[in-house]
Amino acid sequence: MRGLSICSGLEIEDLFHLDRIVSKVSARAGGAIFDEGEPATNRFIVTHGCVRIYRLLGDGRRQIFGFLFPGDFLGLTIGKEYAYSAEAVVESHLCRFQQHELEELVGRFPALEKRLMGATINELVVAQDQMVLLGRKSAEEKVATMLLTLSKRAEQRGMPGNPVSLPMTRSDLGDYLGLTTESVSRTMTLLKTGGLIRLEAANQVHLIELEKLEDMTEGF
Amino acid sequence: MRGLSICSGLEIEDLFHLDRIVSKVSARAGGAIFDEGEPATNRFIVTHGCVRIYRLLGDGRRQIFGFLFPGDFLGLTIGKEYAYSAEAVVESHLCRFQQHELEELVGRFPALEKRLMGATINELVVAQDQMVLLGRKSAEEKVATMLLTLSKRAEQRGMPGNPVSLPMTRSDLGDYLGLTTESVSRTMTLLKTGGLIRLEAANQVHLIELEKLEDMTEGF
DNA sequence: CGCTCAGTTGATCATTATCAACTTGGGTGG
DNA sequence: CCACCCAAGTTGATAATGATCAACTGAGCG
Repeated sequence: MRGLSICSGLEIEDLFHLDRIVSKVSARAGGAIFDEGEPATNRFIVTHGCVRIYRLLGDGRRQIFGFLFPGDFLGLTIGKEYAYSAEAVVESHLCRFQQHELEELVGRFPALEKRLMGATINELVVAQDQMVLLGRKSAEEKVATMLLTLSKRAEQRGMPGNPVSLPMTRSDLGDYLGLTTESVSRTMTLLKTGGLIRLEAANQVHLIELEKLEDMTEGF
Repeated sequence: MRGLSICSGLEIEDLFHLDRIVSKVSARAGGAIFDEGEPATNRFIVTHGCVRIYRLLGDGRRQIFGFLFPGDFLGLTIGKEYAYSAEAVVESHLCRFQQHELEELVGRFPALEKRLMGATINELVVAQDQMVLLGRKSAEEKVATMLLTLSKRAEQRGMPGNPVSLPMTRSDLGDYLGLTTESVSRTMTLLKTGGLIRLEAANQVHLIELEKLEDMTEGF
């Protein structure tokens, strides 16, 4: 879903059809977009802001699967229900499709199907990257990887990649990286002390030693 | 890719076409099927045995993304190269397609495209489950979850789900669960001592207290 | 002005990793 | 066919990483 503009590459007429089908929705910071288990009647594309997708365990432990930014697709599911919850990190805007309307559109424009398939496989690769991070990386490597990932994705959508902006809280980052809030904070301080990054503000990170950070993410 | 027989639901004539395209390959225990970074010219379906897919970090740390069993699809990729490596856990047999032949077939039988899409989304959901496990579960919860997952998947393909058979080593399981070999072993002993499981042999696990094990996986 | 929430830092604890020794079982060669 | 050998598994002792509990700081907002 990430790093992909689902609509790009479609013909004008396709977009025309899209336009008839789409409605716009917005969510304020912290607002729910949909919840795990809810009937999955809609699909979304983020147009502005930042969205976190996550699942909760029975006792409240949370794993965030990723953060979505403008251009990212949201809501594909295999069954009748969403397999995860989605919330706005900051005030966000999204395009919304009815699931059946999207299906119909896909029937009419096979190119869309290929595009959705590519997006999904891409999601899978991203998920695998995250499994490596969660299962085998140290706190320092996790944070370095996250910073570089967010930086690259910002650049991909034409935003500045350095400094990296972190609209989400430390607690969000912890639940994304398999760490606690405190560990994220400490690790940031560690990287700062080591001269690898500079913290303009808590959510504005300058990447100073890019090469060292990159080495860190590869496990050398 | 898991839990899915890509061919089921196809018409006889489709299968006929499949038959002309497919070749059979086998790999002995420990043998490579393909490596990360290699040109992704083939797609596979496991027909017999067990396959592990994984990625390595620069210093040799390994994260196993999953184990594939008969019926599971293998080798979908977004770019020109495999994004992970695949090895046989035990002597295994696979059907092999040329990537372009599969593409051609998909062009001819659109039902296949939907099926592949469903399989890929399913893979994504499985990957998300694994992220929850890796990021937020304790060693005991990880092992319990793994046992139940393997049990259910065995049943899905008509094999006995209890006792669970574990063709892979403790080290494989460790790299799958984000633990060390020793921790996997210790945790098994713990579950055994607690009366939740019984170890017939190291790779044959009887699930005794199913309900307690299931509670464990949900985070209560 | 002060309240609240996010973030940071400190002290201590717990879980899991690491290092090491020992056991077991399956396969092979004498 | 048996004995040995090696890989896999288990168990023990200790260490380290990150979690937990707690206090404090600072920025944004009513």
